[in-house]
Amino acid sequence: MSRLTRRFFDAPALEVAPRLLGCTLLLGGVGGPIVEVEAYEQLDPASHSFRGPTPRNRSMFGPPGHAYVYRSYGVHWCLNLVCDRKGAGSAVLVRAIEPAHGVELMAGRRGVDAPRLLCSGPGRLGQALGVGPQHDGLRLDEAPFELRPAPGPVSVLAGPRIGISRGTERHWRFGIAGSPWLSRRLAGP
DNA sequence: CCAGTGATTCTCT
DNA sequence: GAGAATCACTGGC
Repeated sequence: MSRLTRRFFDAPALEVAPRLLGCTLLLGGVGGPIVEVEAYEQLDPASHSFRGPTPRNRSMFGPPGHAYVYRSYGVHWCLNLVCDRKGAGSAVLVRAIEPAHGVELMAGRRGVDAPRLLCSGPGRLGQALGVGPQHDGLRLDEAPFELRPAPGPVSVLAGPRIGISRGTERHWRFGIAGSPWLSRRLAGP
C-alpha cells in the first residue's frame, strides 16, 4: 500500500467519504469521477460490520485502502472502499460515478445505452465496472484499480442513507451538489 | 408501488 | 443443522 493511499484512507469513513467525491475511480480503465458515497462505521446499526467480523465482511476489518465487495439481494455486486486502521470495520460505499471512461463497455455490460442508467446506483455501478468477488480485498492503488485525486474542491451535500432500516438518523450519504449522476437527489442546505 | 432474488446470519434445537 | 428473517437494489408496474 502506497503511503499516500494509506494516509488517505486511514481515517473514519465519515471523514473519508466526502473527500472521495470528485476523485476518479477506475476498474480496468473503466469508470469516472465519484459523485455519491455513503459512510458506514462499526458502531453503526446499518453497517455490515456492526455485529463483528464474518466470512462475508472480513475485508471491512482488513487494512484501509482496500476493496470490500459484497453481493446484495443475491443479485448485485457492490463496491466499498475500506477506511481506518486495521480492525475498525469502517468503509465507504460507492453509490454513483459519472460515466467518463469506457462508456461503451459499461453500456454493453449493463445492456442499456442511457448514460443516466449506467453508474447511478451501487448495483448499476458494480455491473458497469465489472465488479465481482474477485475484487474483494484488493488494493486500490494498483491494477486493476486506479484512484486519482479530485482536480479541485467540490460542493458537498449530505442526506440520509438509502435502503437501510436502522441508523436512518445519521445523514451519512454524501453527493456532489447539482450532479446529474446521483442515484437520487440530495436536498440543498 | 412492489416483486424477484439468493446469500447471509440469527435463533432455536 | 434446520427454519426464518433480513437485506447498503433494480426494474417494471
